[in-house]
Amino acid sequence: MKELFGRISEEKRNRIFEASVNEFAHNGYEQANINVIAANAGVSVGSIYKYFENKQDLFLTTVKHCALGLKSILEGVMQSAGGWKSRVRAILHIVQKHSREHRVVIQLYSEMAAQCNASVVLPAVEEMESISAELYSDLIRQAQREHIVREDCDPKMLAFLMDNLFMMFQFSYACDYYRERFKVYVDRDIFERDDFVVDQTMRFLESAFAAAGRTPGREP
Amino acid sequence: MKELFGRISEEKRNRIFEASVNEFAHNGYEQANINVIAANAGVSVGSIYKYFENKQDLFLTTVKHCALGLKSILEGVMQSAGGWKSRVRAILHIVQKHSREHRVVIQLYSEMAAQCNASVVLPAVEEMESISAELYSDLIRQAQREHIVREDCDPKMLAFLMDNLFMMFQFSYACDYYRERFKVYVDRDIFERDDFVVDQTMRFLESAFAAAGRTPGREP
DNA sequence: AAAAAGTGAGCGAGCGTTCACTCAAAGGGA
DNA sequence: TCCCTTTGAGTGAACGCTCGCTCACTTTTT
Repeated sequence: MKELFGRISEEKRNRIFEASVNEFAHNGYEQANINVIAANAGVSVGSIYKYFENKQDLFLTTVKHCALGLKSILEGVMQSAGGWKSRVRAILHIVQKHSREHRVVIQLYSEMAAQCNASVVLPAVEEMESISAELYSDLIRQAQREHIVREDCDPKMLAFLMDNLFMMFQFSYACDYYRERFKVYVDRDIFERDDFVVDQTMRFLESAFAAAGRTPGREP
Repeated sequence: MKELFGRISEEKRNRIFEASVNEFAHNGYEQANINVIAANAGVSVGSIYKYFENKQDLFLTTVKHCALGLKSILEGVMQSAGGWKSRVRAILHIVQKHSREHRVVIQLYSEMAAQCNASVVLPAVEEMESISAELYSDLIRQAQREHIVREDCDPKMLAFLMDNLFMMFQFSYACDYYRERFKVYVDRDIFERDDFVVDQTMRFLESAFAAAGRTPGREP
């Protein structure tokens, strides 16, 4: 991203981001067309190349921009009141809603994660994942100190396993392949049973995290 | 897939599959080059088009061929002796080993699942996923009847959640983005600690599945 | 009037697909 | 047995199209 892009009007920046998210999410990295992005954003191709070094630069800048949005939502939840259970439940509900309303953004992530050309994405992994990795690990470590989450598991592994479920949750609501898979696995009407899904997932997570000797279901 | 492809020598078929898996996994669907596949398989492009309708046909045929390999491994585990815990543990170990040794095959799956062009992959979802969906659901339903797995959760949802973890497990060992993410989340040396990973995941799953009133860790 | 920002036709490389052709094997007539 | 014909698998140069990116030019700003 060249510094000129930081100086143009916010409205134009948003137009470019919107067109870029749509094109990359709908067509994938390779198939996305810069000329189309420029046209839909109402700027010329030349301008795009005044703002970004190349296609990859535009792609990564777009993905990171979207990640910021999710990050702020997540931080909101983490600062809310309640124990880990109510926070995790809140995350599930938010992810469900967000993934449905912003399918293209999630498709963009899935596209990036699947991208086989390592050089395109590896520079961005740390930047993208370390935020939630920290947040989740801290949440779990704190609950462990309060003896309300099992202490015989590595908090970072627990955070990893939990985020694995969150990621698949996102994809299962936003991406065509995973949506179909969700239907095949559970029920053709699963997308009309949001509360059921959150409920079952919470039961699963509560037991998985439960400190020995505590009945899952109550929260101190 | 045209019927001529079923008539050529098995050796040539395998050469084509191998070249195809490599090319699609390393470059992604759009970026994969049919001419390169033909060259690496030691046949002419023209022949490829005598065997397959088009690029998409070659891709789907290749993916399905690979899925058969995994399917037979899975069925082997399911018929082995032992309760659900030892079976699930066996699956984890196998997935770990298989994903490491056949990275390109897993990359191929990830590529397919991320494929935004729905028409390319949707026809294949049911065929690919219903096998493991059945197997896992049955495994869990049976354990529920024996009262060794919680009965307050829908077996299909449990199967779905478990397979979500398995899928992320695969990607975390085979795909560049997810490998890096694994390191960021847990530990830079995580790929030298295979037993630790299986162990922690098993603890997580044991508790998540545990029937109320039973201590996780023992198996009847 | 100089510098900065914006433009878009066009270049060139890449690739899916085709098709006119080759050639080895099978069939059959003498 | 030999030769001629037919068949269809195999070939790869070439076509047609797409798209990332450039650059000579225009417009706007300072």
